[in-house]
Amino acid sequence: MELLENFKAIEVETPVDKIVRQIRKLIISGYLQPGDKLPSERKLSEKLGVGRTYIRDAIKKLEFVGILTTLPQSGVVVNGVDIAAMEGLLSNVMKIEKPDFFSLVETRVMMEKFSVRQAALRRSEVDIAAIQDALDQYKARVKKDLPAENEDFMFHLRIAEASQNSVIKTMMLIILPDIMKIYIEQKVCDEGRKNKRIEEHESILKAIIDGDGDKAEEHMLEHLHDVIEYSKIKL
Amino acid sequence: MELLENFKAIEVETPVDKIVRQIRKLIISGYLQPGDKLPSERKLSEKLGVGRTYIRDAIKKLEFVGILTTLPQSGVVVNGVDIAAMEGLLSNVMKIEKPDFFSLVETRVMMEKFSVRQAALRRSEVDIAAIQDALDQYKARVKKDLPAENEDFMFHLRIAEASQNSVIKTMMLIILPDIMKIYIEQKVCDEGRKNKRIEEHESILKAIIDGDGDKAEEHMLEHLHDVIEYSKIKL
DNA sequence: TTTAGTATTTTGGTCAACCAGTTTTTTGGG
DNA sequence: CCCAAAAAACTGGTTGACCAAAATACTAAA
Repeated sequence: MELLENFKAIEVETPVDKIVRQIRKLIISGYLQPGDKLPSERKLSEKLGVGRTYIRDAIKKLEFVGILTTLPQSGVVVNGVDIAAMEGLLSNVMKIEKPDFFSLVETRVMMEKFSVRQAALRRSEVDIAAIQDALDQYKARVKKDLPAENEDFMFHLRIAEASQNSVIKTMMLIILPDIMKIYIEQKVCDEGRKNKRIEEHESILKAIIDGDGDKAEEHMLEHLHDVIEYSKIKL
Repeated sequence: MELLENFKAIEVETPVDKIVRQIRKLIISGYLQPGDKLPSERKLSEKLGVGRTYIRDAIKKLEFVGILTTLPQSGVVVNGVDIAAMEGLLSNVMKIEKPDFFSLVETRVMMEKFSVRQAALRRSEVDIAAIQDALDQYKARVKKDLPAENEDFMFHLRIAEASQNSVIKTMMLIILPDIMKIYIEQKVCDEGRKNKRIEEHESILKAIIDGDGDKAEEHMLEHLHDVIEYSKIKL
């Protein structure tokens, strides 16, 4: 054992990270709502007593993970947690080798199976209400014949939340937008099956409420059946 | 349907993204090896005919995903794909809510089960050789009583590669370092069980070579047993 | 009073110069 | 010839000034 082994790496929080933390705090606390504009870079730099470069770097970091979006010559806005916000995060992380659609779907199925089973076993009343709410919004959009990808997305995300596994939730958040994007581009979803999809969502929710993990997984697989088949064709 | 609906968003590749792509190309092509130093920011900016700011931004992006590391006043080096390179990526992405260890392990078990089963069914001869190689390096380190976390990490990563699912591989790449970090800090791995771990690794590899998905999954669960138990205690 | 046009201010984007460490080269004493 | 110390060159870090586009305030005509 060398002497050097006794020294631990000193945690240095860079100025940028401090700023990142402050901005996040403002968002989490609700002081900054989705859609709000951040104060200008100059104002922030003056207020926080640091150079504008640090502010810009902090914004870039938050933009990279999808929390902020900068509009040139206009301002920086706070994103909501929806498809647009997270789109491409996986692509960013996976720049080296672009994900193929089959891998994407295969991974999704694995996660959804796990996620819905745990949700059935662990869900709280609040979770159920949140899923129900997402389902209602989805149904409302479909009835009006409006695009409902975002609402569909939220339904599955709420289930992941109900699984009480924060990592699974984050991974779903990363992977789902990339899949949805392909759905929309290639029109995988058959227009005529909208009502069938609603029924499937309802079956899944019912199984979760009943606490029936097996049933929940079964219904989820049924729900994902079309996508699985489609990904096999593309392969 | 409004008129505006007919217009698609125009894909604009920013100067920064172009530079990112070029640097990645140099790394993928093998011209830049792990450990190599990048040309200086000034040289790059001159060569590519863009301002140094763009170069710096591109480097920051690649640094964020763990491909590069900048040494202040010295240079920028290319990272290898190992723990140090990827450490904290998940933490970066998940800044909003820090992952708890239990979720981390639970997710890992789900992915490893899937990964090892697919590896057993889909592995090529090259994959087997790569896994065998990783195992040999692991054994060599253990025999010399050196820390072998990195080699352990590579063994599991090679299995994920053999599953032929690029998304799973990336997710393992994201999640494993965060788990390993906790292992090392808290000394989860019992020193005395090193030989047992080698045997387990060997069993897993054998099942993969035999193409026996059930056996492979079984051995993997056995291998992860200690960690699962530990994460329950911490809970 | 409304509104179209204009001037001003504010915004993020970009650049070039300078700073403080690191690395390499040069140098001079042994 | 060797090698330590000084000097030069080079590195990423930081700053402030300037740019063009966007947002705002203002003005004058209808």
